[in-house]
Amino acid sequence: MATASAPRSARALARAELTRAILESASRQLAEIGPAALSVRAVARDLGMASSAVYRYFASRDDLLTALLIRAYDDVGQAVEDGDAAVADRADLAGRFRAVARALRGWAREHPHEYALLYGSPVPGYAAPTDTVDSATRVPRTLLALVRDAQLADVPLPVTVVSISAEEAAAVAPIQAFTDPPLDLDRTVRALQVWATLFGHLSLELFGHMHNAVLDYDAHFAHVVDQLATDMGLPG
Amino acid sequence: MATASAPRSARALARAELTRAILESASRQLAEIGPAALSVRAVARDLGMASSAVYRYFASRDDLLTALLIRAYDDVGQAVEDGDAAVADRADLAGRFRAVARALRGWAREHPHEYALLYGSPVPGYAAPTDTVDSATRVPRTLLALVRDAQLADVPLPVTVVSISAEEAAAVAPIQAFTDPPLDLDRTVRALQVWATLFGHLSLELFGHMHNAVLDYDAHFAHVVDQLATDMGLPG
DNA sequence: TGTACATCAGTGAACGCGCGTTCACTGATGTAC
DNA sequence: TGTACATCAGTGAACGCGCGTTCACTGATGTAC
Repeated sequence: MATASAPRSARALARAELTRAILESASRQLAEIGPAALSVRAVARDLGMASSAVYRYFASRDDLLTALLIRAYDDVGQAVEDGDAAVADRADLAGRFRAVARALRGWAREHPHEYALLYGSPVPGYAAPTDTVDSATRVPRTLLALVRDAQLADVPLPVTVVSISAEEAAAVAPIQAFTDPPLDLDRTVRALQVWATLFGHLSLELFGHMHNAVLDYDAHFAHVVDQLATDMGLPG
Repeated sequence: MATASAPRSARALARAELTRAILESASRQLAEIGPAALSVRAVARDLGMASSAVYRYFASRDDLLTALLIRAYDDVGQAVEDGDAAVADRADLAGRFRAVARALRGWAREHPHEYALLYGSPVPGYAAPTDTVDSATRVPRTLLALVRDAQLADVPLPVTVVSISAEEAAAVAPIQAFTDPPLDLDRTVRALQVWATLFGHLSLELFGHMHNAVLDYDAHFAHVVDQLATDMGLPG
């Protein structure tokens, strides 16, 4: 019984396997030398094949980069989703937030070049096509789902929340509509700020800007995460 | 009357002028095509000279990059310091913070490639030497000076500040010692978080991660800055 | 003030490198009868 | 089940490109007497 996802011929099997092997090698190279230095020829060398053969599998270097991009987004997305799902007590929102943040940072530190590819400077001359968005939004979606759960549990936001202008309300409308049911304005805006803080911390840490300034990144990140949970009013 | 900084001979004048012209051209290329694509040959072409001539002024491509890095750090540092200084009422701490944040974002949006060079992915194979730190710390120093002024004015932090562990206290000790007088622990930690939020916002915005999610970056940034000022307890 | 030598800027050719991509080809696998 | 043709994977040579850096050189500027 053959399905679309289970190719039966030897040729199709070989193709699937080599596609996987190329991505695997490219991923390894990415992790070792970074996205800018990643080259079709190096991948081919690594696999012991002619560089021209790679073009049977990926039409261009950009196509290969796109596949890697999606792979990396899915990888970090999965890590973050798993981190959230591992918290048994779903009502422990602060615990879930901590797990999500820890998973994100754990992944980033294990895959610094992938992190740089996704969240660092854009690769020159490369524009990510729209088929990356599903994978790219997994992390923010996990965060937003958590905030939605806080809303459903009627967790109050701290009193230090500043009032929101009409312009700001209009600006974040797409994010509000991202969850079901839609998010409160206050929570939406706070979630965006938290999102910026998390990635800001990671970028500053991984790109070397905390060097000689913060001595213990683990301790500092843990503290920031606690503070963020408090800023969102999460109980736990 | 000749001084060290005012060379008198025609040769020395020409050298100073060409050094400046090379940096100028390199800076233009950086702004147009980004740091990865910046090349000694392109700079030489732009100035109509042989590529080998550039080596009379900069020993290598890395040396040129370092000079550009320092230039860019000084540029953004100056912009931020000027933003702060332009606020006449020095006791208007929220106003000063808003001015600093606005200056930072204004510079970043005007110089996206420079921003990417400084705060995006590290350039592969390049390690910034230690003579960049003076310039690199101008922005954080401006922020810390502001927080120190808040401390001197006895501005209270909001009650939502979470308690700080011994590990975290030890981790941020170098930052505390950065100002005179040294910063309170609470304020130091909050300042670091604010720092991460600002750069997180800028990186997410400039690197395209807010696309189709936040519709009005100006409005959203203005709100985040207001919220950060509140989180730091700044009056205004 | 004038001359002889030293210093230095700038040239142009060259080295060696790695890259993305194309193309005509060989040989193996798949398919229709 | 066997044969004839079509499809496709993989090869290796080649194209054209731009890069960083070196080197022997020419000619102009600076300096000591």
